[in-house]
Amino acid sequence: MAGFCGMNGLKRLSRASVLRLELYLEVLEHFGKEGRAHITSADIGEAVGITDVKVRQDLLHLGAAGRPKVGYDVPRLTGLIREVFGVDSLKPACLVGYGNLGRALVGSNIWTKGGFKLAAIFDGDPEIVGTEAGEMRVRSITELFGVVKSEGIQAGVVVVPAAAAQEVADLLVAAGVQAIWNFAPVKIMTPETVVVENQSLAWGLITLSYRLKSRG
Amino acid sequence: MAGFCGMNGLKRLSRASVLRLELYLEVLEHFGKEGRAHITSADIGEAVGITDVKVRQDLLHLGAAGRPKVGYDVPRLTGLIREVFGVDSLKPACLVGYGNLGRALVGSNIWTKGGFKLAAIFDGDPEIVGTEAGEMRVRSITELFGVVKSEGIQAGVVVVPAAAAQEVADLLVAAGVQAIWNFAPVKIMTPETVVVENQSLAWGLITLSYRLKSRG
DNA sequence: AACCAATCGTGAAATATTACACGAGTTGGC
DNA sequence: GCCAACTCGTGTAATATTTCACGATTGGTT
Repeated sequence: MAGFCGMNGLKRLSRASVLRLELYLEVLEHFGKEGRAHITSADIGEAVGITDVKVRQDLLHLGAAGRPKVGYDVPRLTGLIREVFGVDSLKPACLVGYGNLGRALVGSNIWTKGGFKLAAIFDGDPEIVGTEAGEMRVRSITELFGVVKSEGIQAGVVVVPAAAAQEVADLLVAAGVQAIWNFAPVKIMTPETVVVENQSLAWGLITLSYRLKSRG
Repeated sequence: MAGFCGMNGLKRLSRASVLRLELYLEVLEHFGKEGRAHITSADIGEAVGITDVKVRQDLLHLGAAGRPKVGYDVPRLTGLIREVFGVDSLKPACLVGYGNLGRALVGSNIWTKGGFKLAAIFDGDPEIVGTEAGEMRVRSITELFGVVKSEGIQAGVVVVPAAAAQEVADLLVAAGVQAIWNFAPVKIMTPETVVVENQSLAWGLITLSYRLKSRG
């Protein structure tokens, strides 16, 4: 009764659920690397600081099935969560703005973790255009429209100064991008169909300050 | 009944509340820069995508008072939220690991936003030690213990490879740090009294992938 | 001065989330 | 083969969050 795993008719997950699932995924990948074949809900719960019941409920909503006395199959569960997040297929993405943060992102392993493949890097500064960036070359922002269209790039990461963010976003949208990860500290306007995820590095630090002030 | 504003005995805010308050703060600072003296709950709500009622309730818990027909006083409310987060006083912090991400953080404006003052930068690589970093010099990690102690540094930002994270955290804790912002993708062990905030750049990207997959 | 429109403050209802309790199924040992 | 221990699945209760509805207060206008 608990659901045919194949069907994709999952309920929409709450934001809190998504956040927890991301933590679970990290724990699972860690245990997976260590070669553990099974993991219990209590193990996961302890690792992320919540109760085993909540873990089981979260996993149940996903249609995951654990075996009593054994726990959940690590590779299977990992795969399931990755599928829910859609990070099992690597969608082409591009990054705009090759400053320090851009460099950090390019050199990190977030792309495969997040279900994307970095396909192009753009910058507006002529001194930076042409630079080697990992295994690719930084292209001029004037090429953006054409490259995004021809390569079928689905997502754009905006790592430019606030003043340029809206312009870059417009360009990305015009070229057909479906999702934008915005690091600029401004609200960018886009059509409803485009998914925008804003990111501010300051949030983590503010949270830290708050928790430090009220110890707990 | 609803509380003497002066007293600081605020209820503990939920994680969701804190996240929302951080958004409000950003909106307020934006409006403040534009010179707006007042702002309504509906304005804030629209900017962050929630209802005006929820905004008012959040602000009420903080003890903020708005005036009917006018709204909330922008500088006053900004100050109040900053006070709640404890970002009004700048606490000394240090950063460990001067790679690309470290450089991005050093060059950003998150420090004052987050209520800290970057007081020292450390790295273990002899080639990096001594480098100019903004207005300071990158110090050797061997100096960490002494500098943290003598400068009374309260928080440490860990931007080193996973393998070195625990060691760095231990060093920071031993030197008396009260809070750690950890970018390394490992769970670090610390005494209960130390606040640890984990940050993974991948989370935003995974969330984007999820939202892209299930459009909404 | 009196009215109107806008906006806040807040109690109550609806909804969602989380914690608890316990039955059911599975493994491993004797 | 049977028993005991462990862990999942899930109905129920408790709690928290969000929405709704409405009265109260203020500022402008005639």
